[in-house]
Amino acid sequence: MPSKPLPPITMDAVYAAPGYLFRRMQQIAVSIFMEECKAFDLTPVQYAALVAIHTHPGIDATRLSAVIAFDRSTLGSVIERLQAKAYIERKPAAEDKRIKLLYLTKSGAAILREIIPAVERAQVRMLEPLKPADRKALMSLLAQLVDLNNEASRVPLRAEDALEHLGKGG
Amino acid sequence: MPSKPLPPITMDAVYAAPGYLFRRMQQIAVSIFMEECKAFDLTPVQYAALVAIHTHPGIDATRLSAVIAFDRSTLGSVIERLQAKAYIERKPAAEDKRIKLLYLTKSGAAILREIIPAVERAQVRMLEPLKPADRKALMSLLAQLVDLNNEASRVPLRAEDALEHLGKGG
DNA sequence: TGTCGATTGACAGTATACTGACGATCTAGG
DNA sequence: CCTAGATCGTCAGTATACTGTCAATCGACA
Repeated sequence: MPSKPLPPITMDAVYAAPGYLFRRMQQIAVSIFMEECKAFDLTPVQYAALVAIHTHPGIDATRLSAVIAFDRSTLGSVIERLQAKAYIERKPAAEDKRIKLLYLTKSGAAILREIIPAVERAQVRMLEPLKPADRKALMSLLAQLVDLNNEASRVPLRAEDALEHLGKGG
Repeated sequence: MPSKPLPPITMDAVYAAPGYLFRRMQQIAVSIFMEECKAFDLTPVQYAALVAIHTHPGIDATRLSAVIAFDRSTLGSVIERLQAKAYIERKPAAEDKRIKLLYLTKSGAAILREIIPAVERAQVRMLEPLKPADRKALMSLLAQLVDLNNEASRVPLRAEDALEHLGKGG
C-alpha cells in the first residue's frame, strides 16, 4: 500500500501561503518606508522606538520592548544607534542601579517632528494600490488578526500594561 | 504665526499604521512557522528555497532569487546552509563557468515531503483566530496588494519569467 | 540579615535582509 | 580578435530578529 498520496508541490502553493504573503508585504513596506524617509536615516524600528520614548519619557529598555513588541536583545543595539545619533539619552535610575532610563534629546524630538510627514506618506503609499474601501477592510482584518495572535509571538505587545510601574505604582 | 499644528504623537497611531501591522504579523507568522517546524530545523526562507529548487531543478542562484523574491546577497548564505545540511547540491554549469546549478539531494527531497504537513499546520494556525470568511477576505486583499506593489520591493517577484532561459531558450 | 528567585542589561551565536562593491566570466559590437 | 557592458557569485558593512546565557542587582522571604 502506498502511503497517502502527496499533494503536488508547486510554487503557486507557496505564493498563496499566508506566511509568504506576510513576509513579502513586510519587505515591500520596509522598502517604501526607507524610500520616503531616506533623508532622515531612520529605520522603521528606530522610528517606533523614538515615538515610544517620546510618549513615555523615562521608560527603560525592557518596558520599551513590551510597548512596541520588539525583541529585548535586538533593542539594545537599536538604542545604541539612537544614542550614537544623539537622538536619545540614557540616565541611570536613582532607585534601581540595573535600570537606564531613556529620554529624547532636543534633536531627537526635532527629527521626530520632521520625519512624521514622510512616515505618513509611506503608510499611504503601502495601501495606495487598493480601493479605499479595501484598504479599510484589510487594515481592520489585519489589526484583528495581530491582536488575536498577540501571544503567539515571542514578544507580545503589552502596551500600557507595561507602564503600570512607571511613576504610577503597581 | 505658528507653523501648521502638529497631530498628536501617540502610540495608537503607530499601532494602527499599516507598516507596523505588517511587521507584527510577519513576526507572528515566523514564530508560528518555527514552532510547528522545529523538529525539522528549517526556516521559512530555507523551506521556500527547497520548494523552488524542487520545482525547478538546475536553477541558478540569481534566478532562484527572482522566483521566490529573495535578496540575492542573502540567498548566498541560505544556499550554503542548505548545502551544509546536505539538502541540496551545487554543480558547475558546463556552458557558463560563472553559474552553479542547484539540485535537491535525496535527503532534501525527503525532508521536503516530511515537513509539508507541519508547514500546512502553521499556515492554518496563522489565520485560525479569524472567521473562515474573514480569512478568505484577508488573503484575497493581501494577495492583491502584494501583487500590485510588486515593483516597490528591491527584489520583485519574477516567477516563471525568470526561467525563460532555463533549458527552453530565450 | 542572609539567601534565593526574579529582573535588567549585556553578550554570543545564528539567520534574514539590504547596499554597495568586486573579480571572474560571458556576450555583443566593432 | 578584442574591448565594453552586462551578468554571476561573493563579500563587507549595517540593521533587524530570536535563542540562550551571564553578572549585577533587587525584592521577598525565612
